[in-house]
Amino acid sequence: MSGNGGDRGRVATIFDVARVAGVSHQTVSRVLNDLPNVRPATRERVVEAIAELRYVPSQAARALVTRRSRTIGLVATGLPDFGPASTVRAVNESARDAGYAVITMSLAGAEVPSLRSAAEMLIRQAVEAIVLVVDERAALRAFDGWELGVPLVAVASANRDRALRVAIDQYRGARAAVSHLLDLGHRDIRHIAGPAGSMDAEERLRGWQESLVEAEAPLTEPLRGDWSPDSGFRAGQRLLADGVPGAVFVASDQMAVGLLHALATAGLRVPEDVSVVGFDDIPEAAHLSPPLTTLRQDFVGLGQDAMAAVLAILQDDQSPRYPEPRLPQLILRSSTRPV
Amino acid sequence: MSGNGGDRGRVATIFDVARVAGVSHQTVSRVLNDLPNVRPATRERVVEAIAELRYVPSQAARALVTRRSRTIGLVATGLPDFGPASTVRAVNESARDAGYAVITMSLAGAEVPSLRSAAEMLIRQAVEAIVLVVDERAALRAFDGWELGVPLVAVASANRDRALRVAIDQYRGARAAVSHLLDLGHRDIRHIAGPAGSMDAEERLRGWQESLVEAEAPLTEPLRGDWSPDSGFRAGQRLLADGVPGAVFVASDQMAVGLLHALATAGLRVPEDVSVVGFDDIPEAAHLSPPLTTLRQDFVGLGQDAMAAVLAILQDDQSPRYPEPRLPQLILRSSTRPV
DNA sequence: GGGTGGGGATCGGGGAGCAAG
DNA sequence: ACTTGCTCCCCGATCCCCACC
Repeated sequence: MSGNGGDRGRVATIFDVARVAGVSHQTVSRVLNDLPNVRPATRERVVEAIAELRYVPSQAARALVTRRSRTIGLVATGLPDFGPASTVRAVNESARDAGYAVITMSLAGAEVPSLRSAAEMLIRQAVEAIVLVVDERAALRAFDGWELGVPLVAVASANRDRALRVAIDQYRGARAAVSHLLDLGHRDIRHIAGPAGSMDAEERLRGWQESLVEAEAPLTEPLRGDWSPDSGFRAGQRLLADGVPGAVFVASDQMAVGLLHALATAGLRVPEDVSVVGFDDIPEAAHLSPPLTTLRQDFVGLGQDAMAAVLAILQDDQSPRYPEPRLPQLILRSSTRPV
Repeated sequence: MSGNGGDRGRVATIFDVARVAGVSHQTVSRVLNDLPNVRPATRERVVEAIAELRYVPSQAARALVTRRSRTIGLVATGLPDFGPASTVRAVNESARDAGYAVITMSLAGAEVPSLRSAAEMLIRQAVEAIVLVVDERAALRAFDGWELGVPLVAVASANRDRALRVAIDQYRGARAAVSHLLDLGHRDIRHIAGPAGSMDAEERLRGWQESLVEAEAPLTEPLRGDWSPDSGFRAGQRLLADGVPGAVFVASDQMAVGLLHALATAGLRVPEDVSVVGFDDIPEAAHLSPPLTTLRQDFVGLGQDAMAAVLAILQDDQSPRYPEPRLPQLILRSSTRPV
């Protein structure tokens, strides 16, 4: 059912188009590249010939001579969670709008060797830039002092870094979460953090700590999860072993799902017994029991920022300025209440 | 801080490597392509020269002459939900293991024009095959009778189709869900389906209907959602307007989250008043209240099947056989109970 | 002088043919 | 027989120079 088109696999070249259109290959090239000095009628004939032959210019040949692949690379680590997946998607769409194709390398872990080999594979594919969507600080370090030969844009919330970087301000988001609880009169606010080594987790943890210190509220040991609901559940159980806190700031909505489960299992009500604030605003957040108060992140905007940065570098080659981090937005629902 | 390596942008070619290694470019090429008849000592010198010059073969030049880009295309539609995102990820990893780079085109909608232009962009990039990760039947039809020139593998659950296709058996999964409820003694089993036009939704709907018919249980009008928790919540409200059913089979866990919310809001308990079965087994499912009984799909295995099919075609060029659809697995938790 | 054609170099490798160590 | 080098063409575009109308 799949006729080979009869051409025995041979595809049309620019010369075939020229012959059919009755012009020179030179003129076809002018049309292809939108160069001036082509009479409309001539252009028309060329366009028709292209359609008739179903001619597709060889990207390889063009890339060879122009030294531009019209392609960028994307390295993503971790699980395909809602946030990163949305950001990756947005980078993809923005890139396409700008005429770039995106080659994606997704890695389960963030080991330096696999990161490097992924990047090398991208370099071999002649990508013009690489976008990193990573959360692990170690993943970023894999690129430290490594001259790739192409610009690198990191989507990462490291608080100090010389590399070009776009981010959402996790620190201020966390402060907003804790402020909200403080404003409600809570003092014993515990924290379920993300995994050690996660830049987002560290920034949120720092925001939580500093807010408590400034408010002179008691500082406790944070619990650790790995972003998964399972880990949130287990952290919740460990947390309850220390007694019932007035409020918990959870570093992600997914972990909050697990925490809510642990609280319910222990016979505790939210928000009557415990107030809970999450982070991310995943689509499920509004429908948990109770609906979760959380911090919304603009993952799509983040991806767009990343691609905008890439385009800026590709054009000017200078300008190490990057956009201000976006601010998460507090979404009030029903999982918190005054003391 | 980004020294240009001193080479003024010029990169090493195969001839540079040959000169440094003191051999001919011919020999370098032999080494690069693992051809026989190269003395180990010579190979060694070449490898060293490559490392010293940080030489990277030009993929463009190689593709030009070999007519192989070592690249495959991936078109994905819809939101970056857990299932599709996991599958896409798995395709990426399997491809990398096989030495292929993946160019991804993600589309929010599934309109024919954007699908076609995405595919054309992939063709221009000279991909050797295209993988479709789509749910909308219309998206599949955009490729009907269109001779792309490259093999196409669809990850889609259409029940009748001549294209090469890998899938999870949605129909049988739905039957397992309904059987479970039937076995518990339920007779009035309602269904919250996915959006019209979704192949997965149609298959699950069909499984629900046929199971009920065979069991001579009452058939009702299914509700419709769009996979989102919000839509599940609204469908739940509409459903309750008809009265309280004994059980509900929801076409996705995400929508089940919304349904649980609607039921709780109405003062109904799960499973005491209503039994609920979901579909997908998202990571949150085990921690909802109550923990959700659902059908687990092997999204990663699905992605691997897709890539395996691609490789099979790329090698053989024949063999329109494809793997048997995988079966979803019933995961029993606490959202169902006997009448 | 705007529109067009012809010829040829070039990009960076793959590979054939043949000679030679 | 095995290993290696040389020379030259090829892939399919871009682009430059120059001529022509």
